[in-house]
Amino acid sequence: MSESRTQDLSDSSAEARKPVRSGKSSATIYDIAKLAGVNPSTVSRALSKPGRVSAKTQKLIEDAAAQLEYRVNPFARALPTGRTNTLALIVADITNPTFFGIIRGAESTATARDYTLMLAESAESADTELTAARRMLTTVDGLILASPRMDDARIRELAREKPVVVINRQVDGVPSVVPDVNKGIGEAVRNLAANGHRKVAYVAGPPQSWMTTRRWEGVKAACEWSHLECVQLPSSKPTVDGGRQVARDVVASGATAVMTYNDLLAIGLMQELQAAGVQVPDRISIVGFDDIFGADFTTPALTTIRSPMTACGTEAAALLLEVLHGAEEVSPALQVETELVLRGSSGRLLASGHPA
Amino acid sequence: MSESRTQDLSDSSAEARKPVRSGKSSATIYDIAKLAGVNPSTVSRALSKPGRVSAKTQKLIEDAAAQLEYRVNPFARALPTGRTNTLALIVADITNPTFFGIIRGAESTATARDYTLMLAESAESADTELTAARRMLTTVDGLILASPRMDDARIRELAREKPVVVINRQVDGVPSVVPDVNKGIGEAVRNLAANGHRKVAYVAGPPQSWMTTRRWEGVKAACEWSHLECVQLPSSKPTVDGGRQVARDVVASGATAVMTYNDLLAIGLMQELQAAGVQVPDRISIVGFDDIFGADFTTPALTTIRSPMTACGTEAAALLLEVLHGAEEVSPALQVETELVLRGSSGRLLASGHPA
DNA sequence: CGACCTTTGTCAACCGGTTGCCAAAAATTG
DNA sequence: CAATTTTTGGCAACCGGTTGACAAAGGTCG
Repeated sequence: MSESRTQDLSDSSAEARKPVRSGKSSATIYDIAKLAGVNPSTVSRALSKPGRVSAKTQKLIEDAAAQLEYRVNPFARALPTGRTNTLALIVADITNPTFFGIIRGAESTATARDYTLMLAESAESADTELTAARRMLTTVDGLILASPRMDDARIRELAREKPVVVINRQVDGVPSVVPDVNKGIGEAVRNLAANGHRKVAYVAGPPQSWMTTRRWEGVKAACEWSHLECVQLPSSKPTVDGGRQVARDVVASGATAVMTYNDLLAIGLMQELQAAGVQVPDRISIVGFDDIFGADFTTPALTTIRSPMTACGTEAAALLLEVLHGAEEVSPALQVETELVLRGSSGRLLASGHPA
Repeated sequence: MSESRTQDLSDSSAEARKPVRSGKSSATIYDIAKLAGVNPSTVSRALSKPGRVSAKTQKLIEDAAAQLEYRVNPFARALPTGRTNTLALIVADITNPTFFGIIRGAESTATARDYTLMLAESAESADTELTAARRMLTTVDGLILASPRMDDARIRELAREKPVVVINRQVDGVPSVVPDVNKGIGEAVRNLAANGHRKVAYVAGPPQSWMTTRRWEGVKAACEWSHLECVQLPSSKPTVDGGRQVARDVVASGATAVMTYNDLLAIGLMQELQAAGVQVPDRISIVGFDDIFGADFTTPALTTIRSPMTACGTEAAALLLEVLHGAEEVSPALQVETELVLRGSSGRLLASGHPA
């Protein structure tokens, strides 16, 4: 039942191709060494360092490894080297569709590069986030933080221990991937202006969100450019429910077009307006942010400024891998483009909106 | 901010609270041993095996550990023991909202029990799924497969190496968590019957899906019980688009109520019917499955049979942990209840539906 | 007070790779 | 063909915990 030196047995019978070992524990480089008749360290070199071993020895070892169905023990490798071929991704809320794309993008890039992704969520809590980050940091090669809730100082602290990339945020000295909101916002505001709107309301996200500020500033700038009036309205929480609650304020503001911090707010707002008999888009146009899953389920379908979340995930993982593979200088803040996705919730103003 | 013996030190100077070590690498049990004046193996016992060490030594060691901000090196621990405190979860499609709940449930249970969750997706491919499973299996203590696409034999093969739990599937000899569809289906069909419907169409999912068969059988049985006619219609794919495509067949079938394999199909179907001028629910009632995120964004909101996906994830993780912690006998197939969520897409039949 | 049983702590081997150092072997060169 | 350089492979230490075997110390009892 034991390994070694089956090589020169002609593999006549069917079980000759079965791995020689029978126990459930997997083969080690020592088994390979015995089978191939070389030293374990030679096996180690053949399998990790390329070109450090003669071609025929290499072949001998690879064949033996294949025969034994050898798979490297990640822990044994990680112990001396510290390398784990694992990345961590922490998101604020697993059920928030904004993050789905990020998760998928990061996962696919990681897998493609033979890394494994570990996922954790912070449940929107800065403390939980930090705890999770600390815990995972001991196990992974690098960390991706998507829309982190903790403060800059802590992020930098983590970044001193292992490479960190942040998404939807900028932190000095930490590489990041952020959507460049201006293009999408510009398109949206120009479209609103062209459709006769003169006043735009921006429904803000959580005050501590870095992104809501960027978006508001983008909206403000684009409105100035197009000579539109604009006003910011706070929201209780960035969810469908929060969107419902802000509907009264929106109507009271006299704006005929609304842009919201995210699509969830937009959807809730639309539901509430429709329930109150306010036609969308005839009386009020609505533009969301992100183009989340389900944004086109509504009637009318939601016009929104799409952030390429999958690309964010992909780029963040790629950036992290670059750093891990020794790139000294990486672009500190990678921008990805946003674009307007025009659907039914925005359009020409019919009933003249602000006669007062 | 820091733990350990800062209590009786007046925390005068700022660096008094800093850990004693200066380098970036973290403390080991040897550092603790030196600081506490005991042998490293004593430290190991104090920190893992309870009651194996005298109370005062225990305290000494714990204080030293806290002072050094010691955190165990998972690799060093995993190497001799094989335990990693890590679970793997493989889902068919990260962007399919059906899995969000599962992911969140599993993640929260794992974290609560001090395990970490590793996530991978199979992109709906049985091969990718198997590859991912094999790769992760070397690294984790156990594996959760959500709606696996590979065949029973391979699942059993994996289960021989490490504990496995499947969700939305039953495999002989492998513990599983499956929604019991009958309750929800029964509620739905009774409701349809009470609203005057006489013929129900079931839009099926992918033929290889274990679940679509269960649901069809449930629908068939419930319809028989309520003396309703029922018919099964195939779909091209279980997505919004697939739902649109099946709309013609639905109308042609003469059914006045439709139940679909999942909510995506239901949403697509509703969009297409409305586009064709067929009133929902006045002419055709629609009932989906799962109650995914966004099911209530549509107009009318979608009536659906909710599967408690979060509970599935929670239960699966808990089951797996039970097995890992030595429970010999675990219930082979855990059932979770489903329930009807009544919204606007189903209701009383107005125009008499099948006069032909 | 000595025999015997616990409790507590120490020693050393081990998990499975990696890697610096060195010697043997092979290839190159004069 | 010997001398020198370059390859190649072997030895052994190391990563940081865990654990069985055992000794020392402490406690109980006749």
